[in-house]
Amino acid sequence: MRITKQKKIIVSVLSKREDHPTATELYSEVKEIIPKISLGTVYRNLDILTKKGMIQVIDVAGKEKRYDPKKEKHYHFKCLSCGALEDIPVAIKPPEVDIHDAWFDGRVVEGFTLEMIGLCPICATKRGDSRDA
Amino acid sequence: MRITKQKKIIVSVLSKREDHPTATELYSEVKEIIPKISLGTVYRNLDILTKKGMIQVIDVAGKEKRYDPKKEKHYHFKCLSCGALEDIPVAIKPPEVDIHDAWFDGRVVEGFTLEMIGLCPICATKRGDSRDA
DNA sequence: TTATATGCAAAGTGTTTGCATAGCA
DNA sequence: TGCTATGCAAACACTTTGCATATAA
Repeated sequence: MRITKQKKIIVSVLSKREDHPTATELYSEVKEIIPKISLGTVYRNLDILTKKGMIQVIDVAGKEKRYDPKKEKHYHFKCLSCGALEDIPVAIKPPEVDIHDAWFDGRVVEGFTLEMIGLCPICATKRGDSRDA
Repeated sequence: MRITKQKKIIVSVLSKREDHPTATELYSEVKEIIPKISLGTVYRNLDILTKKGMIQVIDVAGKEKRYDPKKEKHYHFKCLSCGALEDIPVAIKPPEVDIHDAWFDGRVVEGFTLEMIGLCPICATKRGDSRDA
């Protein structure tokens, strides 16, 4: 992997954010620094950086992917109303399942994908009646 | 909601399946019964039926949506190699989290999305070396 | 009868890719 | 120097939508 100006700026922009931007959001911001950068390059680099373990993708069901500068595993809270995705800073005890149950024979269990859903503070105060899911 | 021939056939075809077909797969099968049906109608009806709670959508991250004739909540096992999605017939103890933690103040917690991931029996016997994620 | 649902095709959205050129190592 | 990465635009996969017509109630 070549360390290009594009990669450096993408990582730097992503790392400075507290939230989890989409490729397009990142693109807009990076474009202010490298005006000629293309969306394709952003996607390509995001993909490479993810595979190298330098960032994480959050594959939000039914929505655009979002990117996370953190390398450590952690869970997210997704707002059903506005789609915001936040890191959960509280400990979660993972689900328990008896993988020795006969049904699992022949299967390789790698783990779980887990996401907490609800309403973020902003949408919750709007009484949650604007929720679209 | 009008009970049209299209809706009846879609539900009937979906209910007869053991797996979780995509809209396109359902479309091909329904087309054998109603040759002139359009993909748009299939998508529209799948959406309506889901909102009515008559079927469920499984919003697979990064992949096409899949549909499930079951109405009850249950979890799925997703194969990282071939993408197959199966119902897990084994009890899973949901994750535990202290929603009284200060971080949750102002948020409305509705629950979790949870998916078990790994390799299905077929891909596991291929030694898992074809896995693409 | 009449408003909702359909078929068709076009448009949308998010993401990937082919290719000639630019630029890192 | 040589090969990977870039910019650009076209292609993609999946899903949604506008519109005139058909049809359930």
